[in-house]
Amino acid sequence: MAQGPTINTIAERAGVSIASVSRVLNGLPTRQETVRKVMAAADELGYVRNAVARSLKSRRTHQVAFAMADVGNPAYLAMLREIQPVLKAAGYRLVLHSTDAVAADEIEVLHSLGERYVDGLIMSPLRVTEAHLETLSAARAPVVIIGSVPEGTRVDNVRADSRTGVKLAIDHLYGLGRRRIGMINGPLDTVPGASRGAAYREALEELGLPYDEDLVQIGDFYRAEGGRAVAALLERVPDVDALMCANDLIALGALDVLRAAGRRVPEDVAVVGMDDTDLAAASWPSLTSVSLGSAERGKAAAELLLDRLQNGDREPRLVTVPPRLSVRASTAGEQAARTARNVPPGADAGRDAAGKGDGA
Amino acid sequence: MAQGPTINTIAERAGVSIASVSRVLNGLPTRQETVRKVMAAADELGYVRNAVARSLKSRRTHQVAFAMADVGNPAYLAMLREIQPVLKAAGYRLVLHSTDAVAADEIEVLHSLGERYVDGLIMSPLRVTEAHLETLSAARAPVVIIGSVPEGTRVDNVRADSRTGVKLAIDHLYGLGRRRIGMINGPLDTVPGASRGAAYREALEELGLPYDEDLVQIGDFYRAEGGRAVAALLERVPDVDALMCANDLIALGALDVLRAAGRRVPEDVAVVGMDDTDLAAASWPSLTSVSLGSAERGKAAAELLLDRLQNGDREPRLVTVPPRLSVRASTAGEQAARTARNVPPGADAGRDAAGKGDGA
DNA sequence: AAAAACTCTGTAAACGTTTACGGCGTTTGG
DNA sequence: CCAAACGCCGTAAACGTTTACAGAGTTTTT
Repeated sequence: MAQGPTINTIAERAGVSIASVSRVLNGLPTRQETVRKVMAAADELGYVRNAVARSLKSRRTHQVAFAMADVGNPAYLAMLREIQPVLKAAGYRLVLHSTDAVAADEIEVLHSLGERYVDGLIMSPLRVTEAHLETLSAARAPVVIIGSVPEGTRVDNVRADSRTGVKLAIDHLYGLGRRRIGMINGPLDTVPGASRGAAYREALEELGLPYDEDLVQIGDFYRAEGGRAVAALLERVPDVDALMCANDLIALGALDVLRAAGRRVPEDVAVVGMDDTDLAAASWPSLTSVSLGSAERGKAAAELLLDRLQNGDREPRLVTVPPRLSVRASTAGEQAARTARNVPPGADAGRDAAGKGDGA
Repeated sequence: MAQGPTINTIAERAGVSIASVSRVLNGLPTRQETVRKVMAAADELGYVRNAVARSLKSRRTHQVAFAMADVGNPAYLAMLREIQPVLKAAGYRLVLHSTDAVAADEIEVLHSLGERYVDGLIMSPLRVTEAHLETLSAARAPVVIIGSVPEGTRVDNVRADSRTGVKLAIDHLYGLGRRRIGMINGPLDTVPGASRGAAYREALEELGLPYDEDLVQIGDFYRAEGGRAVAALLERVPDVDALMCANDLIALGALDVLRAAGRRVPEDVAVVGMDDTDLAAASWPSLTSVSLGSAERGKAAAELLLDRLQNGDREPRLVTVPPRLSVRASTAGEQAARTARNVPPGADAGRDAAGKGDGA
């Protein structure tokens, strides 16, 4: 592979020094004649700046890393989708790390900041351990954490508010007249499982509804098990009239099982999901879902990082993104949902260019 | 920010030369005593290799770029999901480019290979223009193209086979006794639109069915417009008994409209989508869909690139990924679909850790 | 015992930029 | 007409590595 031209090649051909070439290429004040010669030579040679050499000297890579648990996870994708354009607009490239939700991998990513291949990092750790905090405090580049971090940790931080999110949903159901509101949750030893469970209890209490253990069923965060959990709950509490599901997949499982059991949604049982993924709009009936603002969190994180990159020593900031309730047919009925959103029938689609890019 | 330690710092502390330090760090043969001293110094200082300086010297960045049209597109995501682990296992980082399906951006990415910030590129262009080919032939790093490329282009290439994919679907519908099979397509001036339209026609001909223009309706690739197209088709050809949709979103729109029109799916009208996205499994009835193997294409592309990086001058290769039909309820009925997949009710969920990573 | 071979290490150059510094030639001011 | 000021430009050092080469010291061979 032919060695590409360098500023040396250009300098030779233009009959000037490499310093002049560099100055011209960087737009520093230079005599017109010199500019012309250098530009001509550069054009003829098809010169492109070597980013690596540039980074070595300038100590800036113009790259930022984003470490997510799982590339397939819609919540992280929503973040990615917002992070990408923000960084791109600011002239940064995006390096993607998938940590498979393994703490050791996350710590390895933090540690690898020492290699200085990126200027900063946005990370959304599954859960923050002592080891995370230690490595974090020694990190050799600015980091923004998406997710909760112990009080007093000196790091830029973006959080969701799932507590308020759950409350929004419960209040919504209450407002629709539901009084026997069940909860289908994931394992309580996960961060979201624990906080969503607690939030459910609190929301009921604030409304003056009794907390009834029979109304809570634990499974995992997937569709099949979610369905089974709902089946178990229906058996135990036949008069349940609403289901708060800890994520959208569980809610889809709920729809499966309710349909099989001959219960109408939302007339007999209203269903609410969480995360407001694409799936919520695709299902039938479409799913009311609590959005925890993944997209907004991604955007906020990117902006925090950019700000920090320009202004290294300001105080760490905390941004909390408010949740939002996307009301759809599974609680409000098709008619009501449509009115709320003010869209014509069938216009619920998100964007999708699927199939555009395939090789036919 | 404190300047991190370099091999110079280590050399000083260990009382050896930087060459020795480098040798030790790279595992080149060295006296035990020296190894010990260097390792000790490196540990004490918390030394981490500077990837940029390393790249400059070695002319290898251990980074690979993936350029996709749109981060939000499930088809590209499926690719990304497979590409990531393959590269990671081989010790490469992934740089993500989103080109917004703008040809100029794609060309810019190709051009920027000259900056040498990556060792290679996987690109899935919306459509390959003359300008693409020109820039491609002058690219300063190996490229793998996902998608079709003119005969004779010297580049590693991975393709889907949407022709066979459409045929699979049409044959399936024919096998179910359907004879009035409509097609809802996107614009014919897009690559997938054109090829899927042609494939539909051919598949009918091979089965001895007449090609009836009335059975074809063009819209775009989104849900709302897809629904409208279906409505128009129903009006014109009330006795249509199956719909071949050019992607899953169109198919979702079809389900919306058929439901509103009181037609049962699949009893009255069978529906097939394309791309086999997550949405297909989430909808109700779940959607039979043609998978064009996005995941497999991504994997193949990553492997081709890695191979090329190790073996620069072999002949370009072409890999064609066969399509697959995922039969679900929208053609076969719930019962049949379940039998075909041999899964219990409600176990249709894909993976999803949504909600795991959020800050609660 | 001298030469040859071998092992280990240090010096220095190179990768492709950016940039501080000083020199030279021209303009300006007194 | 000389000095000061200024505008351009070239030389060289630096960023943090890797690595060719040669020198020093040790071991083997003849």
